Amino acid sequence: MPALLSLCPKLYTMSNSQLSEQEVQRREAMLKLREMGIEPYPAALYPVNHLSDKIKENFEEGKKVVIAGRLMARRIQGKASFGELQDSAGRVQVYFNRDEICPGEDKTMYNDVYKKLLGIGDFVGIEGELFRTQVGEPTVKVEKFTVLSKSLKPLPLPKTDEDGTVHDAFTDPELRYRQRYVDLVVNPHVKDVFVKRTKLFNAMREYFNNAGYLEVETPILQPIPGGAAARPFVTHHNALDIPLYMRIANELYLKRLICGGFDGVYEFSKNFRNEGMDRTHNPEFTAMEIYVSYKDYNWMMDFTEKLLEHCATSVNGTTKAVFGEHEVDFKAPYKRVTMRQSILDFTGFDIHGKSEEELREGAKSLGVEVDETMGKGKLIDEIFGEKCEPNYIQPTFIIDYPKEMSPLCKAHRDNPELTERFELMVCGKEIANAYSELNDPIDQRERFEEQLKLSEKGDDEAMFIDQDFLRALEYGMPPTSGLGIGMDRLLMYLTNNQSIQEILFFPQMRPEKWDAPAGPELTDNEKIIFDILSKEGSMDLGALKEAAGLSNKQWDKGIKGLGKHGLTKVTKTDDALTVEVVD
RNA sequence: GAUUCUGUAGCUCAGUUGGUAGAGCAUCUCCCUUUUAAGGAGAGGGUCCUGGGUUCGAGCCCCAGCAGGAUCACCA
Repeated sequence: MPALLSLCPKLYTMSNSQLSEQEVQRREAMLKLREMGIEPYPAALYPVNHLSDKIKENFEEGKKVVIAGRLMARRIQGKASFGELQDSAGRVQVYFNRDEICPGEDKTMYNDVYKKLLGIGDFVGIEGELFRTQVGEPTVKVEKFTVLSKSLKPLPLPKTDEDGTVHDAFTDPELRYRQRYVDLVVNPHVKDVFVKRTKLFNAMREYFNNAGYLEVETPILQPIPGGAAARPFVTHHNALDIPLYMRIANELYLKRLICGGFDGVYEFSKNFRNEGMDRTHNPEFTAMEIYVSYKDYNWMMDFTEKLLEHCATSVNGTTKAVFGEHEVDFKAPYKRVTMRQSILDFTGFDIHGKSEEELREGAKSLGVEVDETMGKGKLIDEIFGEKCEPNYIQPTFIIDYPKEMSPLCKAHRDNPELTERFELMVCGKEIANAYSELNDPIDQRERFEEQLKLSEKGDDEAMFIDQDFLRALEYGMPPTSGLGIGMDRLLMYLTNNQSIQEILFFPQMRPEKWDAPAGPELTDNEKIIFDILSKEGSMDLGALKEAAGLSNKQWDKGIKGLGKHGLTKVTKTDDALTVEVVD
């Protein structure tokens, strides 16, 4: 154990596992700095006055700057050295010259502090002057540097060559998602996605606020999870001694606020659904829901296409977005196709006026899998999902859904079997869903009761009856149109990411195991061998193996393990191997 | 949930019929004053995911588990 560290054994176990050589070296460097009177984690404010991008954009020879960031590269050549400092805006080259930094006899700051005790990943502050190297690179000549935070773990070091090819990239998705902080440091493009995420939210918020609508907050812990068909997470409130559910949607609360007299309310809603996880589903995700009174779904379609055009432009500077092999254009207006027409277009089958049995036969003849529990609405939805949905690449409104699928939506003004509902399809997936909201309290109660029947038939996603919501409708809700947008999915389209995990800072993952072995814990095999050996103190290797009675594999693992723990030692004499206990 | 692939140094990855564990970068030591992915020389660094099994011998073969990716199914 290195001398300095032996004084501070705690430093060895600060993280989850045993320290690598590099981690030990960094800890030693940190302690050495402190010994020299340089605090590796100083408290004082550091007076940063420039960012790397502005230095390069508005370069002025001889200008004095104060910058700070992580040291991300070093090219040391004797008394001079070039480094790269990375701050929130990017990287800038810095030039360390021994005699600039240490004008006197004492060259410690360059020779020891900079060259030996600092490393890649450390935060340093730099005061210096701008100049261009012979190659023309804008560079900060360091006059004084300050250690701001010593990094104890080595960062992965991707490198970009002259052709722009990245070598040794930090690409393992598991590591990137679990250690997003590292991902953000070494993969600059990852940051861009999250900047766009915030731009998208800001653009949408701006659009709604300009229209005069109010951003609100509604409960996340709900006694009755409503507003969507999904399995909720359940928790328990101790003081009330009742179960509470994490919200699966905020629809019913926002509509209560419309009952209360707001013209328009919206909320960016973290929703929670206890369902499968994959590259497009995270247990918590963000939806935006907006409700506007005295409007219908036709108005909402106009509003939605203008909204998305505005958002796409704000995020990417253009209405066009590339997603995988597709180029999508969010420029309004979008095509509007009824569900009946869509199915007719892609299958030639007309669902109009068909009985449940006729629909089932129709579905079967189209090769769509169906079963006996499916009602009319479900059957139509299956046919649409299977045969039509994947075909809509450019933004397209699909309108007039069957009633059974939409328990919160107003019946169609021209056809009581349908509802005034649209979904917006992009790249074969739904990204928005909107209704002329059902405000007839009697009708709403009946729809809830139908859901209850579904639930009794075993549909674990059917909705509960929300009596308080019905009471609000009985007091009266004006005609209202509502819209929900899957923000994560929309962002995936706008940033060309195929995985939801790429656009969430911290996607849900199975927890890591952090069990740190406290000292040399022996396995069963090691114990058996060690017990026998410790009675003798020293034994012939063959005899010990015989006495232990273990299989070859177990013996091998056991004896090697003991050696590693430093408990035993094997010595070779002329014709024998002897094992002895180490004190 | 099903199928399939992967797990080796700090990072990215090789590893032959099953026979002493490898490379590049990073780290450490020495030399070098304007370099642009990598200057030169040398050194150190490993629970080959875990546990069993087969074998004289396993990173490699077999079984089980853990973790992750991809595809599919349900959902947004």
